[in-house]
Amino acid sequence: MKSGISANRKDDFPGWYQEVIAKAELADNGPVRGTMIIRPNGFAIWELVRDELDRKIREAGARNCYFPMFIPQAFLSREAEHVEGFSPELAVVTIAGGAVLEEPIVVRPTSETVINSSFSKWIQSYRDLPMLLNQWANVVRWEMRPRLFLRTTEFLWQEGHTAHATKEDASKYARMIHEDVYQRVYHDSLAIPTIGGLKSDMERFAGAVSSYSLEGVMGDGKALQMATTHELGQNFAKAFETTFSTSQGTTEYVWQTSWGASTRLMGAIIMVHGDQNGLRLPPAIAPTQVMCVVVRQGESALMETVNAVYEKMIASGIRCAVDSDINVPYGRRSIGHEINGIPIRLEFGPREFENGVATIIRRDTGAREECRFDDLIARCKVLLDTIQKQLFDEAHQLMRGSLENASSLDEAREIASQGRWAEIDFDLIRDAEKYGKLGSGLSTRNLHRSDGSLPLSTSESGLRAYVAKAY
RNA sequence: CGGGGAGUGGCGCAGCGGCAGCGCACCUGGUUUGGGACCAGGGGGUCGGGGGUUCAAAUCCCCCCUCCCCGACCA
Repeated sequence: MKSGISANRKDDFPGWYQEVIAKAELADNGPVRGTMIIRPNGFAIWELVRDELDRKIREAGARNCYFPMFIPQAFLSREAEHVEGFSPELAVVTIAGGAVLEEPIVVRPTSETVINSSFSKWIQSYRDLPMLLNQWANVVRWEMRPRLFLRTTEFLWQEGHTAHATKEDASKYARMIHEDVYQRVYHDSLAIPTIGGLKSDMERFAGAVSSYSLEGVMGDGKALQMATTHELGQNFAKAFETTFSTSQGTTEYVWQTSWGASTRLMGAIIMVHGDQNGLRLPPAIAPTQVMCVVVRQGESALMETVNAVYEKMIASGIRCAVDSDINVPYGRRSIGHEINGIPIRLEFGPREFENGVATIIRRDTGAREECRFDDLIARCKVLLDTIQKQLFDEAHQLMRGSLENASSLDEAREIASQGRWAEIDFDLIRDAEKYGKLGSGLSTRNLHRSDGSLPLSTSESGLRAYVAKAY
């Protein structure tokens, strides 16, 4: 079996990553540095990821809406930490309509501020709470070193923004989003296990009280932050006077959360599941789950059979497509479908047709088997589930194999330098982290309690930290 | 912004003072077709930009721009 990717995944992971994106036609660089063109193949995957997240977000009670991309610069400045955190990466419009603007307009890096300006109008009473909003939008953060999907100057994401009457309610909601939305979707649909935890003070979102993250282990061992969920406390409420009347008639500031997941997830899918032959898509988010390949010209009944199978697949809810382009050599087509990561390939040729069977080829393992026409639908359904599980299991194994205990900072550095993650007592690295002395390229990914549960605060004692290289 | 590398056809590259080339891709015709087919023909270029040296510059010199890789910042 020839590989469709020339860069070696083991020796040249970044080269391999870029080549997969190019050959699978997922994305291109845009004409402005750091921008990204998401091609139809890539966007089709993103749409499925988006649909899964959107469904879960709705289940969590949030409603979709849309806020403007342009924000008055003064809004950003109202929350001191927020503006300080974002100012280096802001794109600012100073000229519009042929004139220099009196007040510059910022292209949103995130929407806490505009949304709060509306919250403060919409929220009057405890009866208006909780207010649970979500929006699918593009945001701009000027990046110094862009990488397709992983770090682009403009990216697509979902940002949830909620306001609650009590700190407890906000806190509970944030944890629910973290676990029941993000972690659930990553496990069930993306087939990617994640490590959840609390961000250290250094890594926390600018303006948040607490930030939780879900971190994934990529194929080269590096970490990728796959979602963040923030408890904003009353920071933005105070900056924007977002207050409400309690049932007792007193006036209080709302307690807020915000949470986001972006097109970066596409990078995770590629880097976690991809292999030397290209992409390997989990069936749940594969735009085409089963590709029916007409191997070569045969009697007309062959083509009729393929069409009948296709119709039945579609009718039974399987995302299916037919490749009957027999003018393109068989090998080229096979390699192409492998690069694209299509979970199952069904081959129909004169050879099989005589016996009333098709050959089933799994993308994840490369295993082949023959299957009678009548059993194809049922067999593919089983295999799609098997492949989904297989990819998760492999990713889980990758994750487990990457984690290693360290009992000193030096030991942690050694582990991380070998492309693994060091788990270490947070107290042993607190100061080193604070002064940026963890080591080059290393960062604290997140913190958890020794029993694995989510901490409430970074000041809790006995916390454990993961230290690793990250994208 | 520091350190390193590279800009030549759509992509990947060679050429490094003397007619602008190669592989892949593309177009036409034919033969093929069970793991990247073959033969024949064809189209496509301001050699990143500007200035200079020279009879002659893709090639040498100066300035500028862009991209990629490694670090400091980030979903």
